[in-house]
Amino acid sequence: MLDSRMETFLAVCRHLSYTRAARELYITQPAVTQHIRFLETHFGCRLFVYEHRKLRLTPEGDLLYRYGRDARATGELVRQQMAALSGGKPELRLGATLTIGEFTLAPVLSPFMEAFSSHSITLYVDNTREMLSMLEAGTIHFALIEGLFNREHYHSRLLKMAEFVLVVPSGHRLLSLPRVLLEDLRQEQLILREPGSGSREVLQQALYDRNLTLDFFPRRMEIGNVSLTKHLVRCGSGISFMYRDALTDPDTSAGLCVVPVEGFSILREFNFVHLNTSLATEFCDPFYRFFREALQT
Amino acid sequence: MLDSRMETFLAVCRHLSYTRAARELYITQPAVTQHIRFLETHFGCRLFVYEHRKLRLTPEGDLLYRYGRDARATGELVRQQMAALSGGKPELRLGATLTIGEFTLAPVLSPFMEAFSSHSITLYVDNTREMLSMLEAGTIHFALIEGLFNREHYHSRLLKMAEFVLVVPSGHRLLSLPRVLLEDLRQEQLILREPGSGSREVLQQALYDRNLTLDFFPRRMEIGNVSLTKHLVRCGSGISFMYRDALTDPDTSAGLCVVPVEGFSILREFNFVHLNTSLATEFCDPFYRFFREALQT
DNA sequence: CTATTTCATAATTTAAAATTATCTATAATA
DNA sequence: TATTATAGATAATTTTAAATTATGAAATAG
Repeated sequence: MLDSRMETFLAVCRHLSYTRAARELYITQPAVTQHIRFLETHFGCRLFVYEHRKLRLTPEGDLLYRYGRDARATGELVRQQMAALSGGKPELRLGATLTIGEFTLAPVLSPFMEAFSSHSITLYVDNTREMLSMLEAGTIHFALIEGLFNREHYHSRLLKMAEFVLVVPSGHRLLSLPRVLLEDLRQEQLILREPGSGSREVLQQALYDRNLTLDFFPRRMEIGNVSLTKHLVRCGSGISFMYRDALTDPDTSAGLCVVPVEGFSILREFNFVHLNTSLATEFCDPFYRFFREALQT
Repeated sequence: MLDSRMETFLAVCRHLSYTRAARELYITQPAVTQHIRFLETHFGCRLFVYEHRKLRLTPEGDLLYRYGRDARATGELVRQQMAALSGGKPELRLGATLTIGEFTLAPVLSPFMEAFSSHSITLYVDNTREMLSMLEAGTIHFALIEGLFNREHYHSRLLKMAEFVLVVPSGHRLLSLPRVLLEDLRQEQLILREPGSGSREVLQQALYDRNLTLDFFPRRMEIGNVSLTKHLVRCGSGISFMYRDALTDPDTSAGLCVVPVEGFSILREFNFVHLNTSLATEFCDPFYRFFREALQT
């Protein structure tokens, strides 16, 4: 159970604004000022500097922030475990990024719910950025993540390696080429995910590694949903990149072909991620083992 | 930073008494009652049961206690790291049990202080029980422990294996025997450590494993200091058991001989122990690596 | 059976914390 | 350059929370 002034501090860190933190906590701005002042006196150092109308964490503040986030999440976990002890069903809240949630997880989800039927399970599906902020807020216990994230701040374990591949409609001209180079895709209509999506960043990073940017493709359109993207590719509206896992369901993958692009193979990790605290590690361990085995196929 | 009502809760757990917790915290007993009541409402469960004039933790209370101790220690660690960031010397407080502190540590202590000269170092030497309570209170960051402890509640890593041996003065009759059995020691004056000492428990446990108790030795005396024990053995006042490490210093070990006792060899672990939190693990890691290497000889 | 100890409860006082109102500094805008 | 808007600091006041005092009930020890 975190001191209430620490809760205020965490809110200010999230918003980098006293005023907005106050709004979130339903208190007034001077109350926030007092809380921060108290902590600064308590720890004997400044936590924020306010200059050029911008609030910035000091190194000390940053350390306190990282501690506070973990302490808060740990406290939440304990609270739930106590509730579980007192007779209530233990809660399990997990998150998954879009491809994993929609495709990778589909075949293992019902065995999972069965294996942990003693828990009350909630699954959130959203992009990588949202997963990380839900972890920090204690909204979810762990996340299955396909995108890149700052490894220092989280505890992550490899679930599986996943291929990121080019998808075209069957009968597409690229399929008749003996070999396909990146250059051959240039004039195609490319369908890609929205900014903030892990899949988009994977493609961006792969291009960046070859000294390219998305501008390499002059014809682009953005679609924030993988199933819709598949539909559009099937209709001949463009080509796209996605994880091979998104193509395992035969019903929705008919009429789609994977084309290997020479010198442009992309292999990414799917990770099991949670906060780097011993309690979280202990709590998440059985779930990790389940997914690790189930996805090993 | 722990909520103040949690601090009260921890004090009540330590004393198992509202009244004494109140005294420790310099508040009145009804204030303690209010704090506990608040927590019980907050978590939706009872934390203590009071019956037969005894206070007892409920299972929920016990869970909260284990969490709270760790949270408190972690908070303290963060506070110190922040102080270190703000320019102060980082503090390092460690503990060692008596044999380790007095003998095992002696040859590596000055290299240790040199290696971590950027830290302000404090070393406490006391028995195992005290080490554990200092860990829980956050007084020390880690301890080098020779005795037995509850492994569930702490994170421990092996430093070295240590032999527990019989020591007699040179020229003692046992030295002339071709082989020495436990039975041969029976009539000797045995010098042993005080209750609560890890060394005493080692001997007790070894006897217990052979269906014996300390009463096997009718002539016993208790000395709470290893150097003094060595002196007494040298003077022929008795024989004793101690870790071989206590005999490495040639100055104070002259005139003492180790006698192997058939079927009574005792091998014990020296462990590096700290609280089971990720922050503590991270913080202690360089120190562990130092001792592990230094004591490997 | 009485005295003593320990926690619970209620009423009162005290202290802490939040709010309102105001001020200052900075940057964007006219 | 003057003006306005925004964000945070400060001070005084009000409100809320928390601590204390005083007392009561239960249980054990003498």
